[in-house]
Amino acid sequence: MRLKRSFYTQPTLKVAKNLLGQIICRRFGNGRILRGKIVETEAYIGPNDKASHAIGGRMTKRNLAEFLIGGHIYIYLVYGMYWQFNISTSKKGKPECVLIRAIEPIIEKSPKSEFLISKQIPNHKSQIPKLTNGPGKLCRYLGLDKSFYGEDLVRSEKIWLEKGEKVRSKNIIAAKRIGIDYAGKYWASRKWRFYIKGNKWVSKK
DNA sequence: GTACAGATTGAG
DNA sequence: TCAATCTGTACT
Repeated sequence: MRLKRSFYTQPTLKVAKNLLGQIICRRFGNGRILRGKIVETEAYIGPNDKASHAIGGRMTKRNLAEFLIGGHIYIYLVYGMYWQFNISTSKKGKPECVLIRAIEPIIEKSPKSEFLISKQIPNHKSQIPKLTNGPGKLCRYLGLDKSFYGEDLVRSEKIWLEKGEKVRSKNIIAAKRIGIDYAGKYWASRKWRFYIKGNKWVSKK
């Protein structure tokens, strides 16, 4: 069952935690679908959050999607080569979002599925455990780029989220966000990164 | 117009 | 520990 708008418009920290265990579904042009369970997220809550691209209410062509009502895709390039897949949260006009940092691939047993994955990524068999354990890597795996900017997860035919397993709160770890030390001690120390305890697809630090 | 640094990754 | 790689953003 596809997640509805009401899921994404909840408070951002709640969405970041509730996204754990949900299933990202990506339909490619040939009809094949890749799925992955979300195992790691990070919340960015502008305009106060100094780590947010919307710090101080800054609105640019690049971060506009952060301001959309919950459920839209905010995707951007970092370090000149890696896409970062974010989902807008909260109400329209509030620059809040959740970065998807890692997913656990769901591999169908059928030969056809295996063929698709191997077409996307050569030698997938040995690489699968390490293919999606990071925000840049999961975008490469799911074939996500600028063309998905602003896409609505509630309506899109190419990408959406489905209800997955419920993750018990005792199995959710809260930790500091990664790669944002420039935001200063206060914001860098907020424990706004969440991951499923013990899951081996969580990004390594 | 030009400089610069980044919500990462993988090699050495 | 460090380079790759490039665009959005800020500043001249």
